[in-house]
Amino acid sequence: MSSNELIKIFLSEDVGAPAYKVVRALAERGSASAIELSRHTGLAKSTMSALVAELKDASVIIEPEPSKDARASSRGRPAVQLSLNPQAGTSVGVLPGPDFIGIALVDAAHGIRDERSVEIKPNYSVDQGVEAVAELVQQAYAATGLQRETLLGVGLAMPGPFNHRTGVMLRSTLLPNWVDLDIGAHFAKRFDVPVIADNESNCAAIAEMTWGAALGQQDFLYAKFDEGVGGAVIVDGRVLRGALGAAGEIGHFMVDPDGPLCTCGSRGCLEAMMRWDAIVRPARALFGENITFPQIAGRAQEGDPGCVRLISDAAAAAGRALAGICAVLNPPLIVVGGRYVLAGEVFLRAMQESFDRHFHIRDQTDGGSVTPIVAGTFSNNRDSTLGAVGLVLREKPFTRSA
Amino acid sequence: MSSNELIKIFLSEDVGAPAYKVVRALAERGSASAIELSRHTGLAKSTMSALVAELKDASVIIEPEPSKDARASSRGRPAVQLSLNPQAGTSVGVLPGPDFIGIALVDAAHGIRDERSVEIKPNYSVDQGVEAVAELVQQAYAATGLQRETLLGVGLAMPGPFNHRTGVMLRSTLLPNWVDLDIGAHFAKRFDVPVIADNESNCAAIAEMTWGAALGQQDFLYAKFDEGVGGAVIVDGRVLRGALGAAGEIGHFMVDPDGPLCTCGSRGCLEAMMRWDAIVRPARALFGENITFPQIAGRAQEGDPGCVRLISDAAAAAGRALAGICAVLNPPLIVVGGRYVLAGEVFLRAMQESFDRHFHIRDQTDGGSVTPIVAGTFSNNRDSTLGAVGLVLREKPFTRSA
DNA sequence: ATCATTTAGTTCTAGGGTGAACTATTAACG
DNA sequence: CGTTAATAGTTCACCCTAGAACTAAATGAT
Repeated sequence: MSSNELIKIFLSEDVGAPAYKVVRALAERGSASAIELSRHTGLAKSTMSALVAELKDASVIIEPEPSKDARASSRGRPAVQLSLNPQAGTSVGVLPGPDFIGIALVDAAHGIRDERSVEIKPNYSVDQGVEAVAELVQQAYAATGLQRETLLGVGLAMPGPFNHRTGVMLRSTLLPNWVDLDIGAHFAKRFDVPVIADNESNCAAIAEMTWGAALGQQDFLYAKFDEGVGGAVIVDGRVLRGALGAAGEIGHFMVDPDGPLCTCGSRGCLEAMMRWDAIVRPARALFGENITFPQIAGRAQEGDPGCVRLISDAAAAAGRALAGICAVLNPPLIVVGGRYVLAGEVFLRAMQESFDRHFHIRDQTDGGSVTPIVAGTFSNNRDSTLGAVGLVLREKPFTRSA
Repeated sequence: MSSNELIKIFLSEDVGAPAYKVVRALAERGSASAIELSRHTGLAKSTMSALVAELKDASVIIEPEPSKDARASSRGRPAVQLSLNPQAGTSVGVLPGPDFIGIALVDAAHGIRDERSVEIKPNYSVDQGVEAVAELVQQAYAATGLQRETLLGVGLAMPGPFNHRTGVMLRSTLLPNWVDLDIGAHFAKRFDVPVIADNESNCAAIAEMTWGAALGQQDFLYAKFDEGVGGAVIVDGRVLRGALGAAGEIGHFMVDPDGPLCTCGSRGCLEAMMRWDAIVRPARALFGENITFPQIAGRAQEGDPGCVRLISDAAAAAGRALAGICAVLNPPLIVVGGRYVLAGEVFLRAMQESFDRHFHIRDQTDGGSVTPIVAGTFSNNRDSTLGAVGLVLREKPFTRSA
């Protein structure tokens, strides 16, 4: 019946078409006024006016309830917010974990509609993963009452080094059976929509940019300190991928030439100094064999001196690494995610102090730091699944499976 | 008489106009065919066809002699190369050195028409510098027979930390009297065209991208190892500036936390380990008080063991730093400039080896390195003046002095 | 209250850019 | 040496986009 103009435009190849630009701009932002859209797309507001009317008629965009939030920004006629029709477009984000699979279902207006996960036997194959995802997706649509036909694309957050351009995982301890395969092709067997994949850290950065602490930021450095260490570089609102898709891999940034050996074969990589194992091992000598990293982080926040020291030493290394990176990138903001953040200020403050000591620009105009470091808003796993959704909403797929 | 359409379009505010896009695209590239222009500007080739005809009539663009170079790229009708009319548009690049001022005069077709310099008393003021530049520019136009009225803009390569956005030098040992001033405004008193400034390293990268070793490269890391250490990050054909214009400052990348103290107040900065002084000082103990860095570099190339060691130790530090930077940026190419390159393979090979040992991605598809490091084509000073010209040809000025 | 000011959005027409179909010019292939 | 395929460039009618001038809706000052 309804031919769903939204999907048609969203998946169109005609990148230059005004409708495409507007739909994509709204998919990225969630909502925006006509005048903002006209500025961001470069189209005249007269064009926007006509186009918005047309897209409203076609149920591609809607005017969401103005809500009660303080719209009193400036004077003048208030702008009417627009968003894509959440009934007409939905996206799925997937995190294939080592022993679980998590997904998120988000509508085109950035409404997070469903998040669920299922356990799965380790060392599962790609096809087993695809089946599990298909099952979860069906459940999610059933639970929300959304139409499966409105699916715009599937995003994948890959837990390991992944080449976004070639679509191939380079290596992975978590998903050994997913290496060197065309993962998109496997998903295409079950999903007739574009499948877009990127590494977990890049996804996490996108999640923070779309819903979290980096909302509206066009340039920032994202750092994820979790079991491993990863990151992402956002330039001009886009994820920097690099020649081999390895941009943002701050885990293998060398902090100390004589530091511990890293899995990559170098010495003193940030990851070698910060990975959970490097923290948990010495902690066990003091607190027994069963202590876990989150517990250490928690005890650090409560003030336990040994745990504070372990966390703050790691934070010092992190701050030093970030200072080196910022000497080259000089971003206006650093967003930090991963479960190190569970240690709270113990971790963040030590990192900021170390950063400020090692960053070569110390002149600060006002009170604050030259490069503020803020904690991300998303917990682990959520950042990945939601970021994978963001992948669908932001990245143009190379090929289209009509 | 001739109203000079080229200048009118080049300096127009109407950034969306097709003619503007075409002129700017040609200014960047030097020459291009109609179909390339249509691809790069996003305009239809029908539009391009009409526009090119119109611009030819107005003497804005010309068809340069096909020259004899192998055009046999592929089959099909060969593309006709186009370039801006070199008679109608010229740019000047300026390097205000500590005790000299150098300029380059380049036409709109990327023809390097004149390069000259003059000595000047150290600690000169901005206004004294402006006068000297004005004199040099007049000489250059007189010598080439080009029209001074065709000047499209003046580019400045600032030897020191410079904020491209605010147009202010932060500090400088070479030009102490240029700090904290609106340098563009001083030049505007003598030149009624846009004045665009950036730091020397960024300019050098632009020179390599426009004429040199990075010709046609859209993404690369530029590193300059000279008296000091600087660099630039090129993403998608644009210079990354960063929040405070400090992006690319690889000199203050920390290599060794216990290394020598740096002028910036940190320890073990790459610059602290590589600046000429750090090389020349130990060399003097062996070779006498009068030895200079270029001599050391030369002796290293000739195989003198002591000089080889000094240079290759520095190269090892450089390779380590570049590996750390590339862990985050993962560029497909590194271009190296500055007078360390005078040591030739002694320097470059040691750097590449150190890089390969410390870079975490070692899988190499073919024989070559994952991240090739190549020497830039321009000698010192030339890279700056020519890059400053590139600034004029590539960057859109914020304000226009009609 | 009223009016000036500011910002958002609409209307309408002229003209400019586009796509489709065309011609032009080359290399590769038998 | 013609044919085929591939790429570059041209023509032209039509529709879409932009700009000017307008209305609409808010704030804040008098």
